[in-house]
Amino acid sequence: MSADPALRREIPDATVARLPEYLRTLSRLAEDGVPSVSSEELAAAVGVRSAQLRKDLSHLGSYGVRGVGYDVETLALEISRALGLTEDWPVAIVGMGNLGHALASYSGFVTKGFRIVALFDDDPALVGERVVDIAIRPLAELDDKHAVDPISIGVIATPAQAAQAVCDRLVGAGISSILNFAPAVLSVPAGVDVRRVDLSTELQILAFHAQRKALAAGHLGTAVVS
Amino acid sequence: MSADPALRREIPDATVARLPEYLRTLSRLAEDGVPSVSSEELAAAVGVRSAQLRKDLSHLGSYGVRGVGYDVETLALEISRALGLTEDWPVAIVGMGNLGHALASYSGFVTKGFRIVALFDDDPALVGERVVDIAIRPLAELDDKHAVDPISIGVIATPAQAAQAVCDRLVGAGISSILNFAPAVLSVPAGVDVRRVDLSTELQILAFHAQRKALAAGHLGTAVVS
DNA sequence: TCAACTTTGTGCATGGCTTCACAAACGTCT
DNA sequence: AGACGTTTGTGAAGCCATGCACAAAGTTGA
Ligand SMILES: NC(=O)c1ccc[n+]([C@@H]2O[C@H](COP(=O)([O-])OP(=O)(O)OC[C@H]3O[C@@H](n4cnc5c(N)ncnc54)[C@H](O)[C@@H]3O)[C@@H](O)[C@H]2O)c1
Ligand SMILES: NC(=O)c1ccc[n+]([C@@H]2O[C@H](COP(=O)([O-])OP(=O)(O)OC[C@H]3O[C@@H](n4cnc5c(N)ncnc54)[C@H](O)[C@@H]3O)[C@@H](O)[C@H]2O)c1
Repeated sequence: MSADPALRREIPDATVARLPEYLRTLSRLAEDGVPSVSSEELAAAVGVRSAQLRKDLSHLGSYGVRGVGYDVETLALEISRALGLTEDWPVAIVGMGNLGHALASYSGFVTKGFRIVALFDDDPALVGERVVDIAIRPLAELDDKHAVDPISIGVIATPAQAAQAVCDRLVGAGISSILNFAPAVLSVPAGVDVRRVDLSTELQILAFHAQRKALAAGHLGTAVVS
Repeated sequence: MSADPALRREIPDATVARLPEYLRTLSRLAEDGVPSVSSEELAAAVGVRSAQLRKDLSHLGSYGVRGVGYDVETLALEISRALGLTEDWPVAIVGMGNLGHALASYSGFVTKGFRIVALFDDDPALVGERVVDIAIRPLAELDDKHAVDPISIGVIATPAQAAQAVCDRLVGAGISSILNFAPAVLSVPAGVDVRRVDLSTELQILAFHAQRKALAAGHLGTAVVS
């Protein structure tokens, strides 16, 4: 039986990483009432080459019309499906300090299939506080199957030293997708996905390039490499 | 004249992206009093292959000792130098909402050469408020050269719709390294580096893989495609 | 209906990154 | 001093991603 190519075929990681950007731009175009775009236009808006955009989209199936371009709504829907955003993804945040609070109250979170269903923190001073109508609970309640709704994605926003222990708990509760904001490398069993967002790393990469630019300017005078 | 290989040679982007992680792990080892590590040990701690670690480090120069390994302190220093962390990087944050506040009060920021020197927000209700001893100012003051210290790195934490205008202002003020938390693609002139941190993108990538796992388990039973 | 024009989808070449595998280099022990 | 075990640094190979270029496919207009 023929199923959705998006679900059967292998989509390269590099492509998957760009799909959210395509989707965001398409959503904006849809809001503006734009009915269709060419690969050239969409690529320019996203900041990639048109050939790359077409190759990326070809992994999802063949949704363009030659001589015309892509229907904005259709393409947005197909990317949403490929990413799994047509389903509902219940999210839990562990660690309700500065960052946890910002994440919990971030509205952009909810827009696309993601729904915060639980907030955890072990600090007694925080337990019971309500953020966006959800009460903060001690992490121990995660183990009590009757106390929490199903959770698909766990977000770790605790200090680094607590991250591995929190991660183990999440994995123990059957969560196999984790977004980690703590500067720590997490060990997880096979089958569990961890992605890390690290502010310091990003700053350090910027610093590296800034240093290069400064050295190039200083050593080479005005001329910079082509 | 012979200069530091780290500064003269071309270091691949993929390597640069991993150096901060190596550095963080080395710093932890140094704190624990570990004098030296082999590439095998360090790679295991970071979660990469030892061959990759060695190749990455080879781009900085030859700081290992065959039969022994790497001196932790020396290697940490060399990575710091390669990344430019021996210099001081003054940072400004624009947009002091939920995220901006979290970033400004984040202590891990300061640890490695980064120093927050200015906070901007156009909301009159926020202007004047002090966060970690720095007063929030209107963004217009960025143009007044006498009002602000030099800034190397600009962090954008405003809503997406304001991001491009804020970015233009930062670039206009001579800032050529920008960290963007808003879900928007920024246009900048050549020579300006922009890195984006996007929570939604990360969640969507996790959702994609979670969907794959669910489909593999549901549709194919136990057997998964080779 | 048919020709001219536009844009997609993709085979192929190119370049960069990762992994393997091993010689060279170093310390240690006898 | 010399043999032995360990670990680095790196050529070579394989792999993946990117970019080019064009045939195929569709639209538009006469
Ligand atoms: N604040 C930022 O801008 C920022 C930026 C990048 C990364 N981070 C990282 O995000 C993490 C959180 O940062 P923050 O500024 O919110 O820190 P924070 O100290 O304000 O908050 C951490 C919270 O985690 C809770 N916690 C600690 N151990 C716990 C456990 N075992 N179980 C449940 N809760 C636990 C604490 O009670 C606290 O409320 C840190 O790892 C930090 O390095 C923060
Ligand atoms: N809060 C989060 O957890 C989170 C996570 C990921 C991404 N983001 C993104 O980060 C950005 C900020 O998020 P937030 O939750 O802090 O939003 P927020 O609304 O709480 O804060 C935005 C701040 O920017 C200021 N601002 C708006 N326009 C400005 C301008 N032109 N010049 C200077 N200041 C201006 C506003 O006054 C406000 O204080 C948004 O783009 C959001 O999508 C937030």
